[in-house]
Amino acid sequence: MHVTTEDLVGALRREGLRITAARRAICEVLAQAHEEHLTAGDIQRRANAAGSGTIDQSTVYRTLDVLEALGFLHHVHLGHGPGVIHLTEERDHHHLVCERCGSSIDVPLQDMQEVLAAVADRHGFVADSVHFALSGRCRECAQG
Amino acid sequence: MHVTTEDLVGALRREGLRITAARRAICEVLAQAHEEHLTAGDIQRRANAAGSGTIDQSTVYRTLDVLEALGFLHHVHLGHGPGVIHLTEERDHHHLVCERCGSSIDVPLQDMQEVLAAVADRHGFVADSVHFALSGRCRECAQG
DNA sequence: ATCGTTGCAAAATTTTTGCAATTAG
DNA sequence: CTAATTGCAAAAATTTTGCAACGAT
Repeated sequence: MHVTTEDLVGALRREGLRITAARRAICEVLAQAHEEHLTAGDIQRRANAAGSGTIDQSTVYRTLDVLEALGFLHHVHLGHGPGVIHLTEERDHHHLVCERCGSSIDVPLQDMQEVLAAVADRHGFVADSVHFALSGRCRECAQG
Repeated sequence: MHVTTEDLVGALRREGLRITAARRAICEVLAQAHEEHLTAGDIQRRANAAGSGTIDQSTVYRTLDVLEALGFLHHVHLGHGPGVIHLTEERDHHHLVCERCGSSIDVPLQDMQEVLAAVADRHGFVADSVHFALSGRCRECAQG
């Protein structure tokens, strides 16, 4: 099941944080984003389009910071340009971004973990984060 | 053997590009950097410290662009903050950056390629780039 | 003598911060 | 009430761009 607005809002409440209209609107956008790769700007635009509000970018960033600290999301850099926000789902994933056509492939973290175990063995490094994408060539572009 | 100033300057010349004092100074800094992770700002500072010049940041970025296009270097994002420049060496490497202590481990690309072949098999994705680091926990921090 | 290149200044882009006013609890 | 939160405006941080002057070939 996906993370819902109430999951997020509830978590904020449980932390003793205040539930403001801005925070609720941002949580709603996030809950509805599912697999989308939203930037902070996207989130701001959607939150403001939904409500009547004039939620500021700084409020968006601050709210995202809180939710990231609580482990509900992380931001990923898929390439140049703004970072994108990702809800932490049960089946989290890594991103493979094609440096030629820009397409991005989601790889279940499990797959990567498996694959990266070899690195861990050699270097004791646990690649537990999805903060950065892996860049390279997708199937189509690799043939060109 | 390492890339030398003359390798870089020679390549520029061969491309019909002009060899200016700024470009030569930047090439010298790069050639001397070896394994260091220099930012554009570092490069500018060193180039200016070496010569008498007032090489502008824009000149640094433009020169780096040229050298990157020629395949002599690439820029890598190890985390937040400025990208770092890497000369393309024979034995290129990936970076594993610890998201806790910030240390970064160089992994021979060969090792990674081997490891990433599994991903390629599954997704047809060729991770031929070292543009982004892999983030996670280093041996010490993984134990904490 | 060209025209590629530079330095300067300014813009663009993304994210962060200080602060007074607002508001949830 | 009162401390957390917001919106605003400005700064910070990194990279890019327009343009007139300069200089490598």
